[in-house]
Amino acid sequence: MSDPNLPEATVRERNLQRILEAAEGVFARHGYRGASIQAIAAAAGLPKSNVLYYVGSKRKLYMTLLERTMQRWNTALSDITVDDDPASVLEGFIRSKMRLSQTHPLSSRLFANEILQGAPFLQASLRGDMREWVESRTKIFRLWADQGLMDPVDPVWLIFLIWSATQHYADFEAQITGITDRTRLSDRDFASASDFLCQVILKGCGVKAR
Amino acid sequence: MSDPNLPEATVRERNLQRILEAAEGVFARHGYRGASIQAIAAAAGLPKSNVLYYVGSKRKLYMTLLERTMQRWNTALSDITVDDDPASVLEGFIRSKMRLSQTHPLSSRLFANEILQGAPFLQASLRGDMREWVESRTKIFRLWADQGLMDPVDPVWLIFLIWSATQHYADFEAQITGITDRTRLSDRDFASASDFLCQVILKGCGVKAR
DNA sequence: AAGCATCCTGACCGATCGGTCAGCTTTTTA
DNA sequence: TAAAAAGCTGACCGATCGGTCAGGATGCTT
Repeated sequence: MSDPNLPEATVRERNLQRILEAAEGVFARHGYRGASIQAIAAAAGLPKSNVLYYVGSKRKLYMTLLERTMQRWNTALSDITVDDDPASVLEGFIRSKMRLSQTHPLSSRLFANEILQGAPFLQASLRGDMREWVESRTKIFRLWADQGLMDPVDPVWLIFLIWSATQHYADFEAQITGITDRTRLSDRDFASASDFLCQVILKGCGVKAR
Repeated sequence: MSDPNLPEATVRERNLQRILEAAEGVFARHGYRGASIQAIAAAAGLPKSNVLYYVGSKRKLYMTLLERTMQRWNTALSDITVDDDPASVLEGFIRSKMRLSQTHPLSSRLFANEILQGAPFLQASLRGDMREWVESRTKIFRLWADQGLMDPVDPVWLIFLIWSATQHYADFEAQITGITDRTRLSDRDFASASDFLCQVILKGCGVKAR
């Protein structure tokens, strides 16, 4: 067995990584049913049998990718407390989510496809982890409103507003680039869109910008 | 041949309607590749051969549904002029789009799937009709900003903000209901969410509410 | 070098895919 | 009422689906 601490990845790790990358693209574009292992194998440059040898089954591969996405979001969207500054928390949330849309658009589209499908694999996660995450935030938003630090807006709708507005730049990139005559969204586009969202949403909720 | 003016629909019209309805659901959930004519036929309660007899091919069926969606949106989102009141125009836009998300969620999800797929069928529409629609609105928003009727926000990002926030209640319904422990979104939910969006977005853009 | 475990893949499986078509039934027309 | 037209569908087509497996290739240990 080779030393796992070596900087160079093993053949296994390297191939598995290529498969996951390729699969994320195919699933993100065509959904669970529409994706084929053949297409994933072709994108990874491996025989179909080899893909199945590594990942076991289409179902397992899909679930692995979903879990990776949920984990990415969990680590990127840090915790907050009542004592934090509302403006910096909201702005941090918006900018973190936008950064995820920019750096991991395929993860976002994979998730979008899962939800469009009725969330057959993520029901438990929605009714568990994500519900808790949202509830803890809504409590804090309500306390902030009580303290006059922001308008008494519905905190659930506020979270979904931020979620949808930021997610949009990953999921609907084809629409944005098509309408605005771009080939792709640049760093400047993401920066200006982030600024816009921070400005409008913070002002819209009556949060004093720092 | 039966009189087409009769209130009762022809067998042809009735069956075609059932097929379109069933197909919209299957395409919206599973995307173009993931949808199967067999599944559409089962949902419509017809033999697979009969579905193909009516619609010709999977491709034609899909394009018919996409065109129907684009037409719905075109008729629902009316024209505006510089002389209109910014507040009522933005509020009307938000509420019209939310009404579409409530009454035609499958249309919205069908469109979302098409965009996730890279808009292979709607490229022309994006670079044509929709681009013109957006450009005409951005011009008016800019004029309003020049006249001090609203903040000088980027009008393109504003349109995408409204688009994404309203679309979300159709496309991500499974996420919303899962997180908020609902079985479905009620009329009251749509009403309160619409109020929230109007309030936050109008205030966020510095538009004076009527 | 020998033995052994892991890695890999071409060939194949039954099921399902989109689509065609011959031929039956039903409706309309003459 | 007979002929023509339109509506309809079971059987079938080649292609592709997800998945299995025998067996060859490769690399590590002794």
